[in-house]
Amino acid sequence: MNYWLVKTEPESYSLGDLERKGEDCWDGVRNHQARNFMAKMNPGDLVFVYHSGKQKALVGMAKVISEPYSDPKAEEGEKWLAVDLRFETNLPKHVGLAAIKAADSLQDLLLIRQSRLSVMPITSSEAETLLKMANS
DNA sequence: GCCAACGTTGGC
DNA sequence: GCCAACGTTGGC
Repeated sequence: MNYWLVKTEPESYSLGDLERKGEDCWDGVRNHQARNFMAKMNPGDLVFVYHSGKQKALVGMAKVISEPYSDPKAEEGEKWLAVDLRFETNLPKHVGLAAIKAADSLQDLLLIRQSRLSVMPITSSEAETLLKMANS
């Protein structure tokens, strides 16, 4: 099982929107590196959801429930990917960007190293650390 | 193929 | 509101 982190601007699409729908299509990713990561997603993978902008924090978990498929909103001739996510949980404690930056074991997170990337992999030990921070 | 100009993202 | 990072566009 793999862990991922996806970023979203809550003003345009928030974790709450996903929670209300239960399941939804995660589309609109228009960055090649992010697309290449999406291609490696598998059903059952867990996804940390990050709110950019004012919150700058991990706010919840979702689960990948489909294979990656061609983004239905992609323009003609363009190959982008989408995946279906199901809402899992709101994190008991939001894990803020500042806290992530302050954690020695999270310095390799692409969230820090590449601030504009919107889909990225998380190692299982990083996931463990983040989940501890979210539950303590 | 290079590079300047410009647009977008996202943190500060 | 500003700026850094980075992608895209278009002239040459």
